[in-house]
Amino acid sequence: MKASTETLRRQNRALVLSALRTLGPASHTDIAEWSGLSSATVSSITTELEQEQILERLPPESGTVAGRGRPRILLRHHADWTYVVTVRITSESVEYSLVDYSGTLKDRVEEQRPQEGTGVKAFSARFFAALDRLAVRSALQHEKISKISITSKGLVARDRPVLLWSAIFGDSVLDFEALLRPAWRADIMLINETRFAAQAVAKKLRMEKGADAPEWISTLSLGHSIGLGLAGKDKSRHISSVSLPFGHMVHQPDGPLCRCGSRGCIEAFSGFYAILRKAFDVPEDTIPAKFVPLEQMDKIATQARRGDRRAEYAFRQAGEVLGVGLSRVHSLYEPMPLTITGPGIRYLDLMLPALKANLANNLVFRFAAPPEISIRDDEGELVFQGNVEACLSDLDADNHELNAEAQALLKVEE
Amino acid sequence: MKASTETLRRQNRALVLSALRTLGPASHTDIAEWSGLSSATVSSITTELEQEQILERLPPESGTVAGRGRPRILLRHHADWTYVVTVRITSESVEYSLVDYSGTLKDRVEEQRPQEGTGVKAFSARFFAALDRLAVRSALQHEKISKISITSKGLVARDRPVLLWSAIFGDSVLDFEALLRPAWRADIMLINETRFAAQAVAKKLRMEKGADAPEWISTLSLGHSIGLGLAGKDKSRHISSVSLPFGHMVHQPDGPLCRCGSRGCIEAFSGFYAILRKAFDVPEDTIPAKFVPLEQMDKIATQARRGDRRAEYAFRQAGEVLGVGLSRVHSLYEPMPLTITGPGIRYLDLMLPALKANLANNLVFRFAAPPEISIRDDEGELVFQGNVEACLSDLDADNHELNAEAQALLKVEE
DNA sequence: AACTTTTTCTCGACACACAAGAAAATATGC
DNA sequence: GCATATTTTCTTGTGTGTCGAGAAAAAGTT
Repeated sequence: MKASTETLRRQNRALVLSALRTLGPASHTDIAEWSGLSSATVSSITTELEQEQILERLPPESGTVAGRGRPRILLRHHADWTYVVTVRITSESVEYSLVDYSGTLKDRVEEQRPQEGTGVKAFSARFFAALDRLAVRSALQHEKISKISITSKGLVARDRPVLLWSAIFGDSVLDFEALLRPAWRADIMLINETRFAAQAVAKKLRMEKGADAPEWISTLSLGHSIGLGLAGKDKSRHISSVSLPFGHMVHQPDGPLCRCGSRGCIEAFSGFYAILRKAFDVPEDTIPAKFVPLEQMDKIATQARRGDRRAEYAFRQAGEVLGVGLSRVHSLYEPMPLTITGPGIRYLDLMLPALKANLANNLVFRFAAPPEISIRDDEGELVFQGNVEACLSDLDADNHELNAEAQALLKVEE
Repeated sequence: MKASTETLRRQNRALVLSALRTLGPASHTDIAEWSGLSSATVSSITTELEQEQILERLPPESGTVAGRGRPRILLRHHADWTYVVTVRITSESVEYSLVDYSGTLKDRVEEQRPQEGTGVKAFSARFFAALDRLAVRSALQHEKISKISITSKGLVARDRPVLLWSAIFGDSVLDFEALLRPAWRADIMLINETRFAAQAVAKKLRMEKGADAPEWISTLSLGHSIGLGLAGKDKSRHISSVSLPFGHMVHQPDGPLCRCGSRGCIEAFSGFYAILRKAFDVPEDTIPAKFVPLEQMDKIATQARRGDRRAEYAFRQAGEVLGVGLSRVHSLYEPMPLTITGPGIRYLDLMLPALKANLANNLVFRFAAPPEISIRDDEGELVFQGNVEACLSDLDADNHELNAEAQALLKVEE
């Protein structure tokens, strides 16, 4: 709360770094213009950041015609300053990605998950080993990695990297802090993946539409589970995002049984297993297999498209429940466009009419247009991009924390 | 986003002012200790603020034994620097309050509202006149009043002081900016009153429990309509609050008709008129009178307490729907305690069991204790306090905007 | 009247942002 | 081929802000 000159400098350093994030490699004057800082200030900050190895100079552009005047010196994030690992856990596989400070993907490992029978313990062991392998393969010390950002579906603790409940592990708690802390010095984060999908969509929109981009957007992920993420500008005009436990918001008390053990959750109407259950007219208090193969869903969808009443109703109800749920959530926030993603979008034709019919059914939407809906089929890519972006802007924001190497270097210079 | 030395000073000025808000009249050293600023900085800022007439020195404490050492000079907000008017519109009356910069209530006018038949136009005229009278009575120029903060039930536009829908005026839009702007230079704000109730509750808790106070709290207002407000610390650790259009969140699509014209709103189950309708078994698509006298509600409650099935069910259903709705909202945010207020609390014994039974019925609450519930019967006072607090801290935050008088004074001194 | 205590106030040092202009490094014109 | 125009980087001086330390003020205490 108290502000000092250090606060000032930190903030402007972060501003310079975020300029480079959005502009790409840029010169002095570019940064000054974008940020509104004076040329002198930018100069002072960039030389400081260069000394700390956070920024580096791009080799002079050869080949391109340089134009008149003193040649520009392009700056960019020093790729080797630090690294980030993102992990995406899905029901089918676990994907580990190593990303450097400049944002380029350096390495990626994908592990298929054994279909059944692996508990938390086995999973943890494989997880730990995979991370290690990733570092070894790129010959990186553990200290060089400053963030391990894990995404998953399911319910995530608010303040700790702990998976409280998930379709895969049920109530078996998975504590990533406990698992990784002795071996890794990195920040360990666990975030519901839909939040990053929303973050990526928001950024894309801002890049495309600039100031015309909506303040907030929401992203709905359809699949075995249902996820909802929100992203937008908070009071400080900074992009922030949240994921909501939308799939387990109760739609109808005493409704059909959900995988989580509660009754009437949205997921218990609109998740793959729920659609399957409805289509086959299985009693509503039995839970089908955890994992429904896409082929089976495809079959039901084909039946529905051919006019099978029961199959058609299963999808329609799923859409209806999603629409009502979204109407509830959207009415609480400001009006915002909706992006739908996830494997479930291939059945969207069967759900969308009912979804739309219920979405804007609320007093609030009498004074605002109903949310625009768009569809994206690259959920995985969105989640990855959103995750990387969040990690890197986090790093930019606390750029004052020099890593050990850079500090040593500075001491030598003195 | 760009930070300069001015930003710095502004922030620390605001810090000093907020120290005085929470400490009450305080000395130099008190402020320094509370804020973490150095004594020199506090000195520089307070002399500046004194010159600008924003702060004033309290006359030395006579009577009280002063103790050893140089006597403390107590500072406080200069009461006459500027004024704020808060207005609370309810279905029964309109209450106008004049508050000075130090936070003391200077004058209050309360106007009973004619029961029926007055449209927006007549209301606007009376509103305008009443505000004028308030200023005249205290011999204040319009310029001396820097905020007119109006609270109401109903749906309020997000970015303008416009009442979009209300039980009283229905869809007749009420634009306070248009009504007051030529005559008043003040900031005109229109906020759903439940937000300020939440703000006041949050502040009270923070005063009582200090750091043990919950991060976020929610406040539910029961009456002719249903309101929900949230208050807590945002990312910048500053208290912020919102009101949610909870009463018109759809509980059940195609449910009973609501006053707003939609179907199945929470209010259409749990508002006074809805309870009345249910108790008398009126068809669910007819809307009883806008205004239900408390005596009539009391009668139904008495019947319910005596065991009348129909009356008892009307209240129970109201509680059930509130519980489910609150479960939905609470599961989206972090777990937080709930305060219930408003005239409806006198029937809470009839609603609370069903409310509680549904409140924690959600996956999220498997990992968090169900919200603590407390009851307050001073809704009006809460709304007023919350409103005043919000206005004054707003003023403190943009303390750089000197009013005309102070600026003139400064020029003379130069 | 000297001393102790407590608080306010002042002064010099240092950090930061900025405007203005010097210096550097290139292309262009004659 | 050399002066000039152009563009960008870099440096210098000034103003504003915070802070630590200690002087000054204003009481009570002995």
